[in-house]
Amino acid sequence: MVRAPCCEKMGLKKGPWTHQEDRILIDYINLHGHPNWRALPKHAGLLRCGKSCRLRWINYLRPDIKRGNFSREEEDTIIQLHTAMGNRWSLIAGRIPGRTANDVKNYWNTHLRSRAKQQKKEHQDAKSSEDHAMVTVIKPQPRTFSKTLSWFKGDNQILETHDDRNLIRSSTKGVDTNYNMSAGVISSPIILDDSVNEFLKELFDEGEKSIDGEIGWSFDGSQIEGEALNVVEQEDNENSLFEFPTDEVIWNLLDTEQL
DNA sequence: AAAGGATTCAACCGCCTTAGT
DNA sequence: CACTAAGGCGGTTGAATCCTT
Repeated sequence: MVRAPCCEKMGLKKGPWTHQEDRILIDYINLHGHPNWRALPKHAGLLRCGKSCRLRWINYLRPDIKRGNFSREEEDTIIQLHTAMGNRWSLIAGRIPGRTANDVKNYWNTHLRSRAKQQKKEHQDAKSSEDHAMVTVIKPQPRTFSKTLSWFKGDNQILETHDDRNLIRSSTKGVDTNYNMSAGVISSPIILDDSVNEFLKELFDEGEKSIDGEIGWSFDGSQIEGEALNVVEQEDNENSLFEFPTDEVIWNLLDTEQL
């Protein structure tokens, strides 16, 4: 079944917003808030779809939006967070007051991507000149597990861990499950970059482990609490397979560290 | 001054998730 | 549990602007 379009496009305006439209949207939201984006344009008298109004408000009209160039601090924050999280722009933007996900994404694509790449290369060069001994690293690959495995069944089933370093916890579709990531069991050992850990530690307080959806991090130097497990879950009808997207996070960290 | 290539960023698109029924 | 509506997100586009020749 083909899903109906999110809004009726016929007769609705697209393209750049005029000052008058902005004014109407701002006034309406200041007066009524935005409990229902889809109904908003009709009530406000705008010939726009709800999504367009939402985007305009979130990315441009909100009073707390910061304009102007990104500071060096903001740049560094973006680069560090991107190293840890990948293209999770809304999460990254959430840690940078006044910046929107769209801003961060655009800024990354136009300014930071190349800089991050260059920094990474410099880091790698410095590292390789320090270390004469060759270290072979077997990169962790995504693993596929069947939900029919005994350890996956049931609520709040927690695996014994051989090594707390390698415990990853996530909540998947209401099932709070810990996945043992010990080297011999599921995946390669997680090696955390201390600088990344320290940096993230400052950005996420304890309470945030349970907010932002189920997204959270642990910084006791021994655990990653994975938001990522929910990201790439793949299911098929018969086998209910899924992959461990945590490997992506781990891989990013390993890659940064260039062991 | 003009042409055209490069860059920027607002806006759109389509997919995914969540909440409600 | 299935279905639908709505919100939210990341990827992409294209017009406007800037820069170089």
